Amino acid sequence: MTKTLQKRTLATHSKLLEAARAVISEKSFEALRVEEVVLRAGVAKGTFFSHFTDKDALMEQLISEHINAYLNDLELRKALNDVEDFVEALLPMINFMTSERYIFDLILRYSGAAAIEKVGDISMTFERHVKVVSSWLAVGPFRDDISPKLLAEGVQAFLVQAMALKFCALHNSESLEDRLLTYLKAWLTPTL
Amino acid sequence: MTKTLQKRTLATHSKLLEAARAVISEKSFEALRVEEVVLRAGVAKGTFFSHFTDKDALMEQLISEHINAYLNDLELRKALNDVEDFVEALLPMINFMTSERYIFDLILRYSGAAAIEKVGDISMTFERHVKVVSSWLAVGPFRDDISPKLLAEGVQAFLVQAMALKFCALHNSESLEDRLLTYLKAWLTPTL
Amino acid sequence: MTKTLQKRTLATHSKLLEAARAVISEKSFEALRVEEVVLRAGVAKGTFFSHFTDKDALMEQLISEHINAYLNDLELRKALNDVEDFVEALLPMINFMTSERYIFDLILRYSGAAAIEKVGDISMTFERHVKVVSSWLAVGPFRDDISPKLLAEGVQAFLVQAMALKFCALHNSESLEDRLLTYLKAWLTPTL
Amino acid sequence: MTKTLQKRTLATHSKLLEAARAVISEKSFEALRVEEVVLRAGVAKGTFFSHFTDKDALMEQLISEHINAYLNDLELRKALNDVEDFVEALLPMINFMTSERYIFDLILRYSGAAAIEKVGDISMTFERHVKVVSSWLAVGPFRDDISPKLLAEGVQAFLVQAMALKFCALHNSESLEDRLLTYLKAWLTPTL
DNA sequence: TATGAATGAGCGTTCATTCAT
DNA sequence: TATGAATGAACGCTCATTCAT
Repeated sequence: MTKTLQKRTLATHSKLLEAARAVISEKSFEALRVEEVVLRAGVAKGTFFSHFTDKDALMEQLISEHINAYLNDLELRKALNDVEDFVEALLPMINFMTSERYIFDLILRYSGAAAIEKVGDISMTFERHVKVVSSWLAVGPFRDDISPKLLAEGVQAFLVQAMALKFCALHNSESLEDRLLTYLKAWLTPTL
Repeated sequence: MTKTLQKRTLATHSKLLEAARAVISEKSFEALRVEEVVLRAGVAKGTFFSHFTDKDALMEQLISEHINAYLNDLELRKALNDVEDFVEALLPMINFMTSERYIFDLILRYSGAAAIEKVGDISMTFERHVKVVSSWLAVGPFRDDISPKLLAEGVQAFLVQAMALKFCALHNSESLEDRLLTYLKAWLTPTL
Repeated sequence: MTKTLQKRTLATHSKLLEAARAVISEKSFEALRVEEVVLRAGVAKGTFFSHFTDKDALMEQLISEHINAYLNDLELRKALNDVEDFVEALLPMINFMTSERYIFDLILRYSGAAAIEKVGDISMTFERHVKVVSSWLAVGPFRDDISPKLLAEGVQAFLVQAMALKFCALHNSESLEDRLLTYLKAWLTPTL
Repeated sequence: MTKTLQKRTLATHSKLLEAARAVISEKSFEALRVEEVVLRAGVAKGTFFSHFTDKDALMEQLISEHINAYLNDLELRKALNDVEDFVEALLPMINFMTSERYIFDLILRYSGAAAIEKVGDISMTFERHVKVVSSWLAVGPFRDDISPKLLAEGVQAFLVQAMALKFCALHNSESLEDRLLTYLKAWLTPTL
């Protein structure tokens, strides 16, 4: 009985997510409208809001999904031997994160800057990202005077910086990739 | 004639700014509503928009004012000899920037992530900040294998990271100050 | 300038009222939807809510209009000489008031039972009704041991009672008209 | 078997009523939500609706309970000799009925104005009220040119009128009690 | 420049009621 | 009877921005 109900709930939840994914793949994250999602899911609007606190909650989940998929890939990687590989490995995820201004803004908001009350999904992908990168940094030919975790937090800082500058008129001469390369070399390579 | 008109325009502009500052000091940046600003300034809604492109332009100006005041102080500083001094010097500005979630979000958006079309005031404070910090880094006992400018950009990246984590439930064990200290030591000190 | 603006405001207001009246005459009071009103008026939804506090406010105004029209007619009447004429005179208004359950409920709610904070339009029609009826009662062959105003308030009480019973399953044997006749004879005729 | 089931059913019914009474005494009639009632009763939402046709049915029952208690008291009363006693006797019930706008509205709706399809509990208390009052009027020093029943219906009309005016901003100068006194004197006393 | 009514598009809400299990 | 997820149909709101005067 409880099982049956859970099944129904799960099914509805999936329908909503599927519908949302469809809208996004056809249009964009920014273009997603709750109205359209429920319409496609064949579900009442009220139902949407009993499954997600608000539209942002759905967005967080969908964006996390993407990021987590990238993280899954990254976890499977062998240790990376130089910064070039590093950047090349991170690039797909970075490209997703900066593919839409809307996405980047939302990530920024919910990564660090949001979750005071409640740790959200995006927040957790940042944790996970630090872990993955840490594991690489622990074994590679990188700086070892500080902990891999601290090193990974720095990578994150530079990543955000590089992504942010992508959206900035003052810094369009250099590509995101090049900038990141410069940053990470300076951060990860032992000074001498 | 023209003078009189200019005088009136300037007066209106001031009234609007004063009104905005009043609202902010009584409530907060986030709580500012154009409605209330024009009400207090005693002008019509439309007038606001002939003085400021949009609400964000006002916000940028008000926030930049604050930041520039901090930068003025920083520019007067003698060169800083260690990271502790560094952090201590930056702290007032950081505290302002993280005093409201809304402020930090807006800074983030307009620092890097926004100004595709137009370089705004906040963007420029970031430029200025890099310059000031660069000047310190050029003479202090800091890492010198990379340019002071790059070093300063890194400082900025870590600053943002530290501020972002202040707003994150997962990272409340360490203070912003301590975290920043750790970051900057790792970033600015020669590895060996 | 102010005049021009007032004119525009008034025009919009009229458009909204016209649209509402159209909907009502095609459908019913109950079937009126704000959405449809603004659509027909060619006006934004926000505009509706800057002209009327809420849907009920519009309803009150429209219902009052009707009632006031009936009251205008009643004011023109010569003094009424007997209770039969009385009831016959009041009947059109009564029929309107009980033509829709929705209308009667709204009248009830906003006549007496509502307007604690703010005296609404319907409330005022009740006042006016007392005045009109008073003027009749002052000169007709009616009970004169109490003030015409008190007498009129009683008429109102019996009117409401009769209307309410129209909607009641327990009292459908007698017509509204007959019941009212009985009530008013008992109330207005000197006992002897 | 059947007995056990009945016992359970009765128990659930009681739990629901108890829960509802608790909510009302803590908050108000208006604030009662089916959600909260079932939560407190520890049953599912659907269960509520297998015990009560709808929310109003519960409300009617709870309100009738109160009114019937007052009527029980009134029935025990000796005949009343003057209007003052009359009003004084009715006052407790009136106070309950006007203790909440919501209660008065609901009573109004279900007394007369509602029960087209089905004669409800509140409707029946009005019947009962007429009977009780009739019995007083039959023997007291009151007008006797019309039937006690008609007289009692008039009392009811004035009662409602007086209660309605209690909620009206235009008529706050006079107390409900005084107004009722005036009405009933005029209605119940022989003109001469 | 100044005015202020109008815009607008979507979000979140409401909560009694239903219905398949 | 009992369950509780789903329904549903508007409403009201938000508030920065526009535009005709």
